[in-house]
Amino acid sequence: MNGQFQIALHILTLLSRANDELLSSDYIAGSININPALARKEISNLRNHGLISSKEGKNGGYSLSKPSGQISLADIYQAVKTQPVLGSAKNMPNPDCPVGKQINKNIDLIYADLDKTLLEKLGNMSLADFSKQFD
Amino acid sequence: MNGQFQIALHILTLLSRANDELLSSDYIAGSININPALARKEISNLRNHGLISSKEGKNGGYSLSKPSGQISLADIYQAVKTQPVLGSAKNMPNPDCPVGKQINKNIDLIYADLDKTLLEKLGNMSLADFSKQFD
DNA sequence: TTCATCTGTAATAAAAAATATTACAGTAAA
DNA sequence: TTTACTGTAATATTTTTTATTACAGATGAA
Repeated sequence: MNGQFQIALHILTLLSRANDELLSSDYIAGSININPALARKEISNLRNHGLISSKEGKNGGYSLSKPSGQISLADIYQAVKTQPVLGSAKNMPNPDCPVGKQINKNIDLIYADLDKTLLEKLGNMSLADFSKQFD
Repeated sequence: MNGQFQIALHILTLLSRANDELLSSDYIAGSININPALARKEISNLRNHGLISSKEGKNGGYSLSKPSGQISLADIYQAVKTQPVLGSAKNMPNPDCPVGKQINKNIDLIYADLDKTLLEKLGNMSLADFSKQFD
């Protein structure tokens, strides 16, 4: 679980509390305390995953593309993740060793299992619930 | 979940299959395909956590310090991890923003919850079971 | 006793990954 | 036609991870 998830969750929390008002990348970046271009990059990804809508030009900005009750933390994580939650085996063990030969496969099985468990838990939490904590 | 866990699991799997024979850091590193000094460093940590015994000097090497059935994957992960499984919030958000002010705390709560779930699952798997897969 | 073979550990270097910065083209409102 | 935005690429910097080198200390055996 990397910093992207935290940034994504922060962005979406801000948007969920913005009541249809568009937020700019400058405002968002200011709340997270990161560079606006980096915020836009993350937003761009979330937009590609159908979570955020954007409007260009003057008075442009960002908004949620669906109600926060319909966005789960699993959706957010899925949008952000490139790998199973826990990574995947990436050593290149010795193929002449009975253990080395197949350990990556066995580790990946465990990781896939844990991944499933985690995503199930995240699936039970909505952005609306998370967002409510800030009232 | 980082590469350390994979290395630790690999080391312990080798030892659990060594039947009291001591394995050298050279042999272990050769199976994992990493530098022997790095293997020794990992082993040193596992030894500090009571999982491995070592013998110095000629014909020295490493062995498990208890039966593999008494070592869970959670024990291994605990020995290796420095943080909650999923990391922890590390941005420095704007404290003047109602969201920024408390988001780290709320993220950490979620991470702690997921952490607990993961460790419970890992606690149900023993090194012996993992090791058996290589027969 | 002294040589060979190990571990233990620190210091350093290199590689990889994450994050930040700069820059500027494109779009839309006023 | 100026101003205030987004979109995106290129680049730089920082941080983290991993690898390497080096050598002191321990132990067994010739």
